[in-house]
Amino acid sequence: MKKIIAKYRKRDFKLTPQRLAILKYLDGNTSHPTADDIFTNIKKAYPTVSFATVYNTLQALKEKGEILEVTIDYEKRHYDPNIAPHHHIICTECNKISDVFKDYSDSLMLPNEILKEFKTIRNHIDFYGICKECQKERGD
Amino acid sequence: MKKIIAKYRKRDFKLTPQRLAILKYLDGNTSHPTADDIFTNIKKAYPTVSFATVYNTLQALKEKGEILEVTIDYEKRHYDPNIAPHHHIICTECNKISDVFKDYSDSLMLPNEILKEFKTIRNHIDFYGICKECQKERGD
DNA sequence: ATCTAATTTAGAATTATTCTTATTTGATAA
DNA sequence: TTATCAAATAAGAATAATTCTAAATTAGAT
Ligand SMILES: [Mn+2]
Ligand SMILES: [Mn+2]
Ligand SMILES: [Zn+2]
Ligand SMILES: [Zn+2]
Repeated sequence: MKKIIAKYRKRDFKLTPQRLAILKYLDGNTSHPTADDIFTNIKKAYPTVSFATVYNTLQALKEKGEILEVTIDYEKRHYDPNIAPHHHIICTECNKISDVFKDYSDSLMLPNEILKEFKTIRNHIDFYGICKECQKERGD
Repeated sequence: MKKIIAKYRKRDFKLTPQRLAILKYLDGNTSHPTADDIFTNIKKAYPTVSFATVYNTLQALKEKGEILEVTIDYEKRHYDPNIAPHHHIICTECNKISDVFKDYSDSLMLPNEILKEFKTIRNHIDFYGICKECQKERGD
């Protein structure tokens, strides 16, 4: 908490109670929440908080490079406070998104026709699978 | 064209002129168009076509497994008539999406903690880079 | 304590997608 | 060929996520 405050004080980022609640909720969060998830959570402590604040804050954090948008769900945007490069595995039954920490870059040589056309920057893998809970429910 | 008609006649898929226009537009299309792209295009030949028809047709084709949704752009959904497994590379400047035909599955061994939790089904890689045209524009 | 630019808020606006319903039509079979 | 009818179309309303607006509040600097 103190650490979070110190970190953002330096960075032209005014710390309001609402923002602190968002930062606290995101800190170490591996659930890949949506704006609505965040809104619902901080509403408990700040019942008058508005959606605009959540979106504004996410926007600001994104611009500062403190969070990333996860492009997996075309219904809602998900946010990831873990900005270290990593991949995801999504359960096709319950849509849970889990982190995959492994760098595959060395194995991902692109075909020549692509190398001719693109200067590559990075890669992100979406694995799809069925999580343990959903396997149980299906009786696999 | 004849091929398309024959293919869908068999499959409980009524062939209307609008649908044929959509199918024709999608056939072999590697541009990963949005519903709006498709709408704009077929409007030329069918000025009274409605958005609902485009969405209905895409929905039907998706359910038949004839097209895939590309989960890359969180503003609009993109559609891909190429249902063969393949990956994508996206230009971070102009957002062009190109196909990458190469199977990396053998290299993509998941970490053990994930293997314990998930039964894996498939993988999809999003590469990010800068396309030739955009490199030129930036003077790289 | 004062000041000010940044932030918050409520609600309106926007945009992609889905839904509704009356009308039309493709495909089948008489 | 024509009648039939389930399925498809079209226009526009509804929905839902996100963005915008503008007035009021406030964090942090002086
Ligand atoms: Mn993650
Ligand atoms: Mn493709
Ligand atoms: Zn699951
Ligand atoms: Zn480009």
